[in-house]
Amino acid sequence: MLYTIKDVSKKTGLPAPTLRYYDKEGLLPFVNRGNGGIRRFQETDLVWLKVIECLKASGLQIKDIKRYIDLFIQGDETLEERRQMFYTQKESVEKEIKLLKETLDLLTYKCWLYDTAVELGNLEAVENMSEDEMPPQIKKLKTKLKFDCCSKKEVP
Amino acid sequence: MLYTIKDVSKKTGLPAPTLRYYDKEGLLPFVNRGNGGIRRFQETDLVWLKVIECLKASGLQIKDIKRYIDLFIQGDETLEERRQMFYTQKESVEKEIKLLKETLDLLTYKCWLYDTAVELGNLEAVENMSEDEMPPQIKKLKTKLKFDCCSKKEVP
DNA sequence: CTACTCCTTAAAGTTCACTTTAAATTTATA
DNA sequence: TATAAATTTAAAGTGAACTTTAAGGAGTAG
Repeated sequence: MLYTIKDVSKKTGLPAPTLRYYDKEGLLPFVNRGNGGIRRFQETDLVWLKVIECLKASGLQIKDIKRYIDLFIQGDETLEERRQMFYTQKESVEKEIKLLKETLDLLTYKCWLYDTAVELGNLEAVENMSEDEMPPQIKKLKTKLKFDCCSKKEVP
Repeated sequence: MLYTIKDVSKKTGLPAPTLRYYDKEGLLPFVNRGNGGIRRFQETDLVWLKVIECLKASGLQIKDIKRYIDLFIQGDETLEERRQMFYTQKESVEKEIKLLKETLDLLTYKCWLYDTAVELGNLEAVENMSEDEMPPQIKKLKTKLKFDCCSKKEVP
């Protein structure tokens, strides 16, 4: 089964010019061409695109993904470098998840803060609330955040 | 206690030109100036910077953060819009964490794959391994991933 | 007072990842 | 076979978030 660039665009959600751009940058070296130079994508190319998508989501830049593909093409002599690459990237994603969880804590606190403020029609009243008046989860969150967000005292 | 821009740069890890850029974009409307127009940061400004950092980590763009700050300045009539903003952002961070966890699954699988390949000096041998020879966790991961990554069949 | 460091602004430059445009070619449809 | 739709390339343009440069002003140590 062969796919045109439009088919692949629909399947992946990536615009056709983006696929051409990836190809130009060397991310799709396995895509075959028909007589007139038209790209003929195979299932294997779709798998590569999924891997590329994952590596991009992990924070790798286009040039780093190209580097990985170049190493892959070079064969088993580059196994160690590719291994190192994945370990580095795994660590980086773990850190990013940790950071986002902290960010989520702040957002959860803010959502409660504004829910309550909207209810009272007034932000100050919530800022003046003692921690004991807050739901236990929120109190816990606020302690965890270590710094007061937009409390009257700290944010004029 | 007042801080110069260099103090704040050291405290936050943000380069001084970045802080000036944020100020220019309207993200630091509360920072006072001394006689010669020199910025004098207070503790409250550091708190604002932490909130900005958090909002940036959540995926908000500079102009969106400015929008939030503008709403904050407008006062209680904008409580509802600010509330909506935090809910939208919370959902977005939850989605991002989910995506990153899937990405982490692929990377974990790849790390095992390359650990084993480096050990054997050969990637094909690992690709040809039956799932029953894999550690249970890896087998589970591979099933979860739904598509084979760089197996001989699928990636030429 | 001088020298030095740090601060200021405006404006131009950079990097990244596309996105758009234009012109030509190929393929599919009537 | 004519025409319309889709494909190709190279090159220019875009937007976001800085970063660098240049030129000048402020604060401090000797």
